Amino acid sequence: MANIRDVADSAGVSVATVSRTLQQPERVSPKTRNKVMAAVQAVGYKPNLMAVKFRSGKSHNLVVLVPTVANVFFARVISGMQEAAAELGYSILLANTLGNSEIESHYAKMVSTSQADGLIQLRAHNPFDASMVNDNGLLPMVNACEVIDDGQYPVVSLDNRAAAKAMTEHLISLGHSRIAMIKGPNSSPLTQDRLAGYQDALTQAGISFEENLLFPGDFTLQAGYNAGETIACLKDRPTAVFCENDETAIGAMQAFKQANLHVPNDISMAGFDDIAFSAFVDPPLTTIAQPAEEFGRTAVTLLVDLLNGKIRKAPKVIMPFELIVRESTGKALG
Amino acid sequence: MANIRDVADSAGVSVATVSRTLQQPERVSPKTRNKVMAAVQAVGYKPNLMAVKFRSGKSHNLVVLVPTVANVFFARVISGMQEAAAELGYSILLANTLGNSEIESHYAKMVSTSQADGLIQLRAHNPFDASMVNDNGLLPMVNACEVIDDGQYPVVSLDNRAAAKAMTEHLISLGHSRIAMIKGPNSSPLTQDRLAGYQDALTQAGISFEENLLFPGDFTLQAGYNAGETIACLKDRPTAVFCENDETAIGAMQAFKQANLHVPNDISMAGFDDIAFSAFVDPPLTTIAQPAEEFGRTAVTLLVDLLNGKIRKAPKVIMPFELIVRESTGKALG
DNA sequence: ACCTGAAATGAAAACGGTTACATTTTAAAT
DNA sequence: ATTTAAAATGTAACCGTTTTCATTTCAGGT
Repeated sequence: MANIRDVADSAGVSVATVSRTLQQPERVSPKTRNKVMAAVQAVGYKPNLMAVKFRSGKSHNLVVLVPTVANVFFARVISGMQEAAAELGYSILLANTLGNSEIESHYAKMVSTSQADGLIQLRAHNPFDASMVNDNGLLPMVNACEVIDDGQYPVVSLDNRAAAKAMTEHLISLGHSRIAMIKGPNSSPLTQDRLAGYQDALTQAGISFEENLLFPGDFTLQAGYNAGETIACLKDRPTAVFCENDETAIGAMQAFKQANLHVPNDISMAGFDDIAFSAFVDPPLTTIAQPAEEFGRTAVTLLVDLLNGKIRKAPKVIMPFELIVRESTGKALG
Repeated sequence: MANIRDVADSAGVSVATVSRTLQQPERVSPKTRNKVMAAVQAVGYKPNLMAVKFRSGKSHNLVVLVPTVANVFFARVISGMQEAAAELGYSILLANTLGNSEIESHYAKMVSTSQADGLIQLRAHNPFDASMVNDNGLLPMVNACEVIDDGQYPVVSLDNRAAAKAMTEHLISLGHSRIAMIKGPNSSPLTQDRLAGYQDALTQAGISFEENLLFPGDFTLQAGYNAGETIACLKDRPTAVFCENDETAIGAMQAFKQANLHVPNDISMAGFDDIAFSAFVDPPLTTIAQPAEEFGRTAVTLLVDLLNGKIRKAPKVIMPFELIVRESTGKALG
């Protein structure tokens, strides 16, 4: 492969002139500029970006830790990240962590070994350990979607508590008072916030909270289906089910159908995320829309600002949500 | 940040010895090894991987061009790639191209500028142009899922023609003879192969092919829904619909439901891909299962072999498919 | 104790750019 | 024509590693 020296020789100038021609053309006379450009073509020069990155100390890579790319919501977030990163001249190193700390560590290490300039974490977990932290303290990271809100890192999240409250209020306004909830993993702050919002709405409406209307889940279709089967068999069945994400709701609806329960006549269903499928299931799912792509874009923008020293105190960005009422929720009967 | 020279000074040895201690410990006496290790700890040394990659000329990055990460099937493929790449010591630079040639070019250029060692393309399109190709000819690439089969690059694909034929035969065996097809984009070889398989089965069964049973689509839920609406209104309605992917089928089923058509009693539905949702829609979808994660793993393995010169002639790997019969297909009535 | 080959270590070049600094060329002002 | 500042270009150091080659140390055989 031709290098910058070959170009310099071919053009009869110094390597510095070649570099300047390519980086800051205005600092070079038009005459030599043409000579150099011609030489670049002649020898088929393509700059070794690895060398540039090494020399400049900036990799222009961003690591993204995503719990699972198979989750449709995350797929949208990633899509937004890609877009913003491309605009800002960064590339995304995507890590599908599957919640595995070892994988997280492996990729987090890329930041401390100069392979990436910063990291975006979509889970409420600090992937850096003592061995990675460098002299000057914190490593550049932005926490998005599901966040640890300790003020150390910039954060972009949703007011999950308010959103869950809004959805629960919607169900209450339809006359429901026995409202079940299929949760996410208990360890997730996101689950706790949504649970809190659910309780807020109950309390405000004077409905007492019942522990046994809570069902475990893990954001997958299968978990939703399992919980749905359980709920369908309950003697004192709830009249509405609020699921912590759409996959869970879709799984549960399928279980209800197989149990010959009609949604929403027998039981109302609500989800969270507004993934594309939710508008195309039967019945179309009432849910909370999150600006997923915008989450990704914001996280990247924030991280790049952080890298450029444009951020003093870790900002906290709260994204807006929207209650999308479709046909899976209806008046409570009986 | 401490560098290798700091370690050398702290340990009282040369930088060469430090490098050897870290790369090939057996080439260094146990005594100095300990000294060096202690010094590494003492100064908090973390090798600058950017420098290593630059020096070695190997980035250990692989670019993956995916038409859209929002497609659930591709998400699974990517997941498999991640896994294999991690095992082999490579990182994935993911590019969400959205079919945009400019984005493809941008990322493809990473290979010619030494930012990545090779590329995996999930679309039937050569992302390299004349400006990227280097002296020694072809750039390292593997083409997976939807492929251009010109023998230039290693390929990992499915026998889409055989799979489509198998599905069509299944429908025919249930007594269907008016079988519609909702296609993917016409430009896609994948679409052409599946169409050919569909025709193979018809021909074999002595059923004449009708051009007007073909409906356009683009692999999205919405396109499926649109086609479904059209089909529902047909005077001479087909009794079965074979969709080129599951999203399309799910979209179309929703349209049928809104038109009060029962699946499979009024109309049988078949998909392709076996995405997770397909088992949880109503009714569960008959489809063709593709080993998506295995696609990704194989593509990465093949690319790494190619990079290591372990491949002479571009291999062609054909992955197995499986017909998954669920409840969306039934006997033709009437 | 001495020689010899192997093992361990060190010195320095190399990878391919960027950039601070030095030098030359150019154009404008006298 | 001469001076002078600005513009253009060149020289060489530098980024942090790896690796070749030279040198030193070591252990084993006489």
